[in-house]
Amino acid sequence: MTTLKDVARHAGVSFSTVSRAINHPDKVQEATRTRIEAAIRDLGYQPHRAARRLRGQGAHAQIFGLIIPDIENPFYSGIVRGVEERAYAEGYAVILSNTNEDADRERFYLDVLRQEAAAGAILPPFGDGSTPDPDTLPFPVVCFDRRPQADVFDTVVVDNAQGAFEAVSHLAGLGHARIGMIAASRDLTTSRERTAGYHRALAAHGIDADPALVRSGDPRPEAGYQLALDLLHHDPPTALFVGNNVLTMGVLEAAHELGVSIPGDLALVTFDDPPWTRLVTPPLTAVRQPTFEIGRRAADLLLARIAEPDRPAETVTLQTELIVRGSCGAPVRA
Amino acid sequence: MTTLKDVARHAGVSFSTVSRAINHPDKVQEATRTRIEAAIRDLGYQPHRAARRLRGQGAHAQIFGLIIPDIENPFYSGIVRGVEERAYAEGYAVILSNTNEDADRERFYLDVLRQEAAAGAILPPFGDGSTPDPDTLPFPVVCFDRRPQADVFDTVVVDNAQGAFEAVSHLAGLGHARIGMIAASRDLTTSRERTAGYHRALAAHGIDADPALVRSGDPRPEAGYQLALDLLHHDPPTALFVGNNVLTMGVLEAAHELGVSIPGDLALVTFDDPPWTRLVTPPLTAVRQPTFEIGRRAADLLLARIAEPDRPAETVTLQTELIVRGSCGAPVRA
DNA sequence: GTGTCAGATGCAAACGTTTCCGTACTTTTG
DNA sequence: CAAAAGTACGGAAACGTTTGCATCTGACAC
Repeated sequence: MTTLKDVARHAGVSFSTVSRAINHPDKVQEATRTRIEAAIRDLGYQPHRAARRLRGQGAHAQIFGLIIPDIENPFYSGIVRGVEERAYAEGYAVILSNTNEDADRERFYLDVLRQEAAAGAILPPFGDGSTPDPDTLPFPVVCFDRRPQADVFDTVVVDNAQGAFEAVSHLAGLGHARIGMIAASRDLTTSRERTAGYHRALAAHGIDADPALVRSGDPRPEAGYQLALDLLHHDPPTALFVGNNVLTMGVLEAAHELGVSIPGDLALVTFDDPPWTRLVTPPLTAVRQPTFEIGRRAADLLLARIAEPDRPAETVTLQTELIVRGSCGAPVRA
Repeated sequence: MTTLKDVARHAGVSFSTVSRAINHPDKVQEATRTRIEAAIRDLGYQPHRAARRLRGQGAHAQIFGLIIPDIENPFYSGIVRGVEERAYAEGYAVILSNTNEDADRERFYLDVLRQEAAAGAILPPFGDGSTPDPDTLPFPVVCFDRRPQADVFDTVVVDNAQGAFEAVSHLAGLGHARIGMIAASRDLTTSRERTAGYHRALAAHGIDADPALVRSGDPRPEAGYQLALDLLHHDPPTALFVGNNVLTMGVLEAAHELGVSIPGDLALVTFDDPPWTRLVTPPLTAVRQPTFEIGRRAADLLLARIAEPDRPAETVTLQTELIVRGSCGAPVRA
């Protein structure tokens, strides 16, 4: 390990001058500084972060914590990339945590982040909008995807209700009157908002909501499969809005198994637009969330708060985009 | 911040005794220890990692670095989960880096890992098998996916040649004689091995290799699309082996666009088995890599090396699995 | 020529740990 | 019962940094 002292000896100054040359370049003479800089290069000196952090009370590591439920869900992996991209541009590294929605794991990772003196964390609140207590956290936190209960957090969300509204309106506009929905668990804020958008769209088109056409369950493919089997088995809807990409995987399997043809027997629109929606037959009409942008903006908010800790909490709401492909049965423009 | 001293005061002992109680529990009397443990709980004390690291020369952070080219590629996200799972079980956190194969980014992340005193890193060598110089790295490195040039690294790979051999043999066994291949760039060790397996299988079935049926390019969907257009346009093969899931996305698009029916006009087998292979029509016959297991084993190797730095370098070779679905035109057992 | 002041640099304390060393006390042994 | 050996604990140094303060140098004004 080469330390400040080595550099100092090599440059013929005291080690505090070297420290100053690094941290307050204007406080040290031009000539001395260049000499020191040369020495630093020669010796390949790199400051010891642990020591630096130990001394400077408030000093934090150039690290963001990013806590996500499932790295294999394309929605989240897009976000990871957005966060990572922005963080890298500012010299930050990202500690990634995969929690499977497990509170213990989240606690573990928050502890690690605290101990490593991370600069901040980016995480989705739990399903019901609950979050770690902001007072016990030694760093700022930015929420995304789900809306936190407390309004003290910077937050990035998409306009779920509007996205769902557009999707279902599109189906209604194609003449469907029996439009079903398969939603994720009702206690996820996102799911609630999407369901609300669904109902609002039905109402806007003068369609009476039929509770028998709405199913909800855990966001796992198996749940989507079961719910779809159940829904399609008896007196099925003619159109279906599915609340996220994971459920859709199961729904497609169920439709295939039941010999339900899409869009002939069932028009389909899904929330989320993972890469494979274009590959299936027919390609899926989807409500695209700007995943990369969500991640990027979350990192932006975190950087802004680090720079200015007392700024008021900000909520960024991004818009979704309805991408019409074949599965809804609409004519697709060429 | 509650420090050792706070705990010491609270428990009525000196702070060195508290330190001992934590690090060498056997060196301190039962009674004292329980008193100290109570104090630790009461005050919610957590050791300051930076300070700890500063003192103990060789002490490293409970952190793994995981460097991957593309988090959105399901192959890699499976690996992330495997590494993360194992790391968590041992109390390690994971710093994730998305490099897009960019050497600068890799350097940046390796610097961060060094500065944060990471316990080790897990990374794929560059395409040609080159790696960071092991002598300059202050921690152990485990390679995966691609085979490193130097044989000093612990490594986890799959038997690419065998996987490709089985895939192509399967096609040959179905009676195909004109079997094409779309491979990733020739300078990736994985691509070379898969291509070798392809040729070995042709030879084993007495089929003359036709260079016109083999194309290679960057592992991006667009490349797969272009290569497939090119290959299928004139005098196409009757069967096709695609070297990875990213290329396959483009190939499917090209086939669709050209009106080539699968498996009728073209039998298809792909390397990699991302979640969507079951969703497309027909579902894809695929050479499954055990991604989660690759990650888990890589973490295993790293843990083993941390525990025993001088053990000889080990290479773990995992087997692939040919999963027969509809796209190869074989009868699928029910 | 002396006194004042600013700028450049060195010295030393402090950050929270771990660990070596010494001391006081307890137990064993002859 | 005294000496030796062992045990439990406290004191202090050290890890590599940052930073407040002291010191030194030289320039400038009187």
